[in-house]
Amino acid sequence: MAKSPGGKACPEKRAAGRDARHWLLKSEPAVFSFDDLLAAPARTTAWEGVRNYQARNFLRDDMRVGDLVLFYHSSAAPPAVVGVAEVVREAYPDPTQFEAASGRDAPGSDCTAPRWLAVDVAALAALPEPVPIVALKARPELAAMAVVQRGQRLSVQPVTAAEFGLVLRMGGLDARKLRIGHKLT
DNA sequence: GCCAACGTTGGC
DNA sequence: GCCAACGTTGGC
Repeated sequence: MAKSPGGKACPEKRAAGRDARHWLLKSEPAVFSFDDLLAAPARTTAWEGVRNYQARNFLRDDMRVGDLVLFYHSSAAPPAVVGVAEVVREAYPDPTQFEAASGRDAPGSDCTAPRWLAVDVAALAALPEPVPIVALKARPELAAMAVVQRGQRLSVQPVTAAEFGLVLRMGGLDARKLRIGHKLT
């Protein structure tokens, strides 16, 4: 929140949709799991390879440092929310779009106008009890979550604070004990 | 701009 | 492995 010369707070671009400070990110554990994130240097990884415009727009327009992330394992047995992470770097050009070897290169993109973006996320804590999708679907309070919608494939999804808090409680984690900005050691 | 074909996602 | 749902592609 920037200050005007008079010291009054300016809304900036946060005015629109700025209560969406919680997210769900999907990852196939066979490709990159929450344990992989915990084992990564500084428990941090580049969230790259996103090749969907709606997901890209969320990364670019709405994700901010300090936003909280539910880490979801898709194509897993069972599919489940398994951990909590934090956004630690805002959108920047996804390097894999220029790397043929990445398998995610995007010929239509050039480095003067990158089409695809990445953010960095850091692990905060694993859920003591992973919350499987069947448990999410069983809670009426979570019926609006994108992840429980039939046919929803978006890999970057906004989540409300209430949904986020409930999923954490279901996973046995007290949201108040998350030390945001101070990665657990 | 329409829309059929195709590829991918992802739960089951 | 099945298949529904969705996004993208490309002919016209």
